[in-house]
Amino acid sequence: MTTRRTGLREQKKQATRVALRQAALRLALERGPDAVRVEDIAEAAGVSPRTYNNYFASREQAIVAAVTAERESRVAAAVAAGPADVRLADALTAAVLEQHTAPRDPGELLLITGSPALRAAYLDTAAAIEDPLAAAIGRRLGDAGTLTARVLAASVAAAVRTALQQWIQPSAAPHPAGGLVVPSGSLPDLLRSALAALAPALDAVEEQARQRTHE
Amino acid sequence: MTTRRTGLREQKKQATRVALRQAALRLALERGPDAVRVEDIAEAAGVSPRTYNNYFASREQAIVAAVTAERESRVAAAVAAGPADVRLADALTAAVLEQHTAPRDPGELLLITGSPALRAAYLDTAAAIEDPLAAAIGRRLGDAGTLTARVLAASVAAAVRTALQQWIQPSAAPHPAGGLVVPSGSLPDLLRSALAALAPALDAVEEQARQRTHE
DNA sequence: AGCAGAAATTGCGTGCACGCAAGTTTGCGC
DNA sequence: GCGCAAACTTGCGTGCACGCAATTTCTGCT
Repeated sequence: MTTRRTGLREQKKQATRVALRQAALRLALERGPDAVRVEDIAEAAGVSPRTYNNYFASREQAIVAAVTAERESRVAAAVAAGPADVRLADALTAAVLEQHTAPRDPGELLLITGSPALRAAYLDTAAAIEDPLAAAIGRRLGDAGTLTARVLAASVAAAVRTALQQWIQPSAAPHPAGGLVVPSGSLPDLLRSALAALAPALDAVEEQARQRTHE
Repeated sequence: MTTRRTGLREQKKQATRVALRQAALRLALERGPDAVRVEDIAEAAGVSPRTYNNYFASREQAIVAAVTAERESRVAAAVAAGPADVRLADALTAAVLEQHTAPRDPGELLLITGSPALRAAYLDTAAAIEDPLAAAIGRRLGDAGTLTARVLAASVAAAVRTALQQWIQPSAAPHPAGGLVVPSGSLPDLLRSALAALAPALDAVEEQARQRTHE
């Protein structure tokens, strides 16, 4: 019951989506990201250019989608699946880390970091966890604080985005002042630090929910 | 020293910016938002269409900018100006509330809520506080936790965005279930609730900074 | 089976965002 | 004042996002 809706139609749709993003990534790697037109991607996937835009709202989205895959729903699923006896903050951190630790082809990363437009699109993918995550958190809070759940989900997404941004950035000036700016650090460390800043808020809301339950 | 840089040039630039956003708002109110071309706005402000896009990255930005004005820098300034003996969370909430409580022309709000594209652009303005706010928070934390400051600033922006979203939304289904969904509430209440969810995180980081200072 | 209607694809047209390479204005040291 | 360099404006060209309406492809029902 994960997919909902009837079969053959949805199947074809996913097939098209996958074909599009794979074609996009392949072409971008072959020719460089600026030498790929939407028209080319559509043709390689065997659909019309107009159809491309029914699936992806920008030229860059298909490329980064090939790299990020279904990251968003997986994070939410992991949080939802986690039992109630582990801290929400911990479950969340673990899920996020796992989804960003998958072995990556270094070529793909260079592709993305090399183009400003792709970097921006990549950062935007962090926002995709927001809705599913809000639902998962909301369920844990017992539907009493929908707004709170949304805020926390949005904050987590923002934190992830911030960490990715820090990690990706092409290190502008070598060392502006003597401020020990922590060059970039490893992605897992950055993600952990970023999410750690939100942990108190997550703990607090979880505590409130627990009190409300025990009443 | 608020403006930096030399005089006449910057002066003209701001004049152009103001002229553009005022023209945009006026035309949108007169004709409806969909009947205003970038070309029209540029002409009304006495610049070329190409110049319009040197100031605003989208057609909608100029219109919402006329409504939100310099909200972003004001919030950051208020936080920076607040003395160290008030809770960061309180200073922040007060500053945000003040900037969103300014008396608004109801016509302007209807204009924005009426168009999906304008709604989206309006929500995006919440992100503008992020950078100045990160700087202000970073200063309060003593430059030791730049990443943390960024994360919190981004989270605050996300919270504000979430509150605005909840407030703006055209109330889809009347009442999906018996869940008492809190129809929309007043904007100040929504903002307070949204920011309250982040207060524990703000308190915690502030406490850490205090300990580090007293060492 | 077959058919009514829902859903997806496609072509077309329009307005837009933005890189680039002139041209024009402003700031500043002499 | 003078001239040069930096900043801003502008026209042009290109690719793109997306509304719309016609067409094709699927699905559930009888």
